[in-house]
Amino acid sequence: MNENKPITIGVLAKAANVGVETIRFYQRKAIIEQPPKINGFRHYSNEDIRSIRLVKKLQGVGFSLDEIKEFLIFDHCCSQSRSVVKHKSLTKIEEIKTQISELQATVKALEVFSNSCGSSKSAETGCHLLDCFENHWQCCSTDNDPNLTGE
Amino acid sequence: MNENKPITIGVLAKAANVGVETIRFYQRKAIIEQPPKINGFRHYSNEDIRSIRLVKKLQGVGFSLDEIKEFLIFDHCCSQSRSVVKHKSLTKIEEIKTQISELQATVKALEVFSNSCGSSKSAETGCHLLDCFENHWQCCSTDNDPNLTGE
DNA sequence: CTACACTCTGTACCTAGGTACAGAGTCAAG
DNA sequence: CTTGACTCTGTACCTAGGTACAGAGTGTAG
Repeated sequence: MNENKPITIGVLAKAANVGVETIRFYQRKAIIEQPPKINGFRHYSNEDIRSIRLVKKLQGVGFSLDEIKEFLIFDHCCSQSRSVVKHKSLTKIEEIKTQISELQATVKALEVFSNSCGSSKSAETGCHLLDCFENHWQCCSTDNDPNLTGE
Repeated sequence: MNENKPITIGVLAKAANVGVETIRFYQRKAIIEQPPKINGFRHYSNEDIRSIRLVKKLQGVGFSLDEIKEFLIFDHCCSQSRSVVKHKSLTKIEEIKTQISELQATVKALEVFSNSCGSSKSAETGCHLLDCFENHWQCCSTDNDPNLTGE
């Protein structure tokens, strides 16, 4: 199907919507495999396009390249390391769920903040991001900090 | 209350759980204000502790330091720029909501992946992250790509 | 009044994740 | 058979977000 139009690095880059330098960088970092070469030119497969897109997608949701590398490596030798990859997935799922809760709290805080900022009374009372976030995160307050009060 | 125990940079760093160099870095970047100095030593307030904690928290949910800076600046001059900050908040809320959906799809994909990886039949069929993500994201597939098929 | 912990400014260095050449080779169209 | 687009390897450079000194001053406990 692609015998007459080989997928060179430029074609791959365009298809996966990244720069050619990015692809070479991923190869240097062993995030994707070195493809076979014909006359010194790399020739890729459709699978490689999928891989690069997956890398970019995973990056977008907060995976580091090292994490992505691990998952992609396991993706190719799954039968040997079934329990390892399963464990990594479950750990990552928990991490992401925590992150989702934090993001939901952030949305709440920003909503309160933008509402109070838009209200007429906020002009005299002041509307502080700090206050909104403290109410939704209980993290920034110094009120109950033994290091700082009541010495 | 803190007259006898001034909040120097070291105390602030400990209270906010960051390094002193980080605080100086934030000051260089104008993410937090330069506090008043006594004999050349910076003296901080409890408000600064809250600020640093907020910075770290916002970083944790994906804000860049530049974004954080903008929000903190607006936090101090809210009455002048009420509509600007409201607009920024609403934009950020939409961004975060999108991110939450992506994260939820990621969780789904990882759940399917880890389940099929753990199942007995996956040993012969192979269980590919790529496939799981394609099903949950419709992003990595090349099946409908006019650049690559059909000729 | 000395020692040690702490702070100051300034500059250099570090990791992650790319991005940008330079200089040379390849390939396809005209 | 030349020209221009593309690729190769290798190295240098970039931004973000810190981290680590060096060399000098401060401040406090013994």
